[in-house]
Amino acid sequence: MAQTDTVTRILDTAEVLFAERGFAETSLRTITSKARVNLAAVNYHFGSKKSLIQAVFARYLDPFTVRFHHALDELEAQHADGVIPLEVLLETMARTVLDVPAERHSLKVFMKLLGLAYSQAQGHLRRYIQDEYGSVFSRFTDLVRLATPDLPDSERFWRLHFVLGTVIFTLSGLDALRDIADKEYQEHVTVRDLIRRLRPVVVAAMNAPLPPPPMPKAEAS
Amino acid sequence: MAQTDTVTRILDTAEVLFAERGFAETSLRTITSKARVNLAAVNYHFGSKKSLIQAVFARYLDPFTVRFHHALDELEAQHADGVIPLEVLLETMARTVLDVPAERHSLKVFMKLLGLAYSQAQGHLRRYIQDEYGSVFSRFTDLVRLATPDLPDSERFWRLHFVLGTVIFTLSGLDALRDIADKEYQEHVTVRDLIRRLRPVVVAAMNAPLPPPPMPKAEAS
DNA sequence: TCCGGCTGGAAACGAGTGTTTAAAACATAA
DNA sequence: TTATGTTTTAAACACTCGTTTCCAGCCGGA
Repeated sequence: MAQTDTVTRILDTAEVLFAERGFAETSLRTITSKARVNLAAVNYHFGSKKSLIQAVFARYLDPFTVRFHHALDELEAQHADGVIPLEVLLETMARTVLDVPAERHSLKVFMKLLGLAYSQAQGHLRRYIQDEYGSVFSRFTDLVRLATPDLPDSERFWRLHFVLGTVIFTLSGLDALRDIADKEYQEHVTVRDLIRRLRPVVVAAMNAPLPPPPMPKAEAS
Repeated sequence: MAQTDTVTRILDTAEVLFAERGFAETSLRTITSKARVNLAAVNYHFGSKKSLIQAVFARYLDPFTVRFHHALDELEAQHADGVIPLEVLLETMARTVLDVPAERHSLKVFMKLLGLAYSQAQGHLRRYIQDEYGSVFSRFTDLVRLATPDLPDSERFWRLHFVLGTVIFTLSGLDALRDIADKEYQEHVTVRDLIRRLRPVVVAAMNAPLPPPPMPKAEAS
């Protein structure tokens, strides 16, 4: 117990600081001093700062993938025809995302980390996440294809990234937006609140009418 | 001409590097060596790295605000009742955003910078943009309020940022997504193409049904 | 000719970075 | 106990960072 105590304290401190300031802006000295462990402990237990960053993500994403696979298993069992309604798929994903940090303590940190994974230009992180957790995501998109048979493949591809952009952009810039919303509308917004607002918007976006076919040939640009 | 040449070369180089790697990850030495100017030139001409970052933004945002104000002036003149349809407002903003980098080099850079301004927001940048360009944005949101009288103020605020996230996320990550789409669906997508696909999605998102009222929460978060 | 004024350039400064080292402290098993 | 492997510690290493200094060059006006 005492041996893993240092590791846990480093991870707990690092994830908060990373979420607040980003990766490059958070030094190992800041982490270790705030966690009250020795500076060398990070390199001893994790090997490098990069590995620490990946470990922070793994602590959230590993339980997430397990839970999400289980949830999708149940859904597929319930829908013998293999077609799961889009709303159910989105709802399941949102619920799984919300459940994971429930056993840990901060949902906000998890959300900010997801945003950082895209916005911060850490090439190694994107590769790591893609390699380690890409399979869950493609299983999800396969189910979305079954749920939206009328959508051309390319249109569904783009719309999924549209809504992905909405979610990630909103959550990664959450603090800034929340500050404005707080003093502008006098209502403090939680992450759960945001997801409640996001759901109808996302569903409407996915079910939007198809765009008009591309103009045959206007002026070149 | 020779006197401003150094300044221009620094700005041209800095905006590309910032867009590619972010602010903290781009050192002044990388910028000055790639721009083939002396290291001290940045501090001589701009004062500090912070001021350089702000100057990079100003070079895009200054022309943008001028054009956008003019465009809104024309719209208000055309619609004497003061109510401009939502689609027209969105279309106008999109056209203005697309026009500005046309006279400069890169739409991609402009989009990535906008994304960075939110996600990687150093405090000083957010404050600078808010102070310097907040008035145009609030003029726009005022017009959107007139166009969507049924939407509660806070709901409209969040939905505007939802669609802002969609646009910025999609356009700033355009090349990566385009590469996937190209070889997955064998159709090369242009920016015009993307805007065509974005329009119905954005309109549907803004007009989505209202979310259910928040559940009274027993647990705090 | 000399002159202040800008601009350009090499070098250095001081602070901060991730990482490594080597010794000390600890725990556990023989 | 001694021996063994693991963990912690303080110190140093080898950078890179933004910024500053100081001096050489250039300029048009006296």
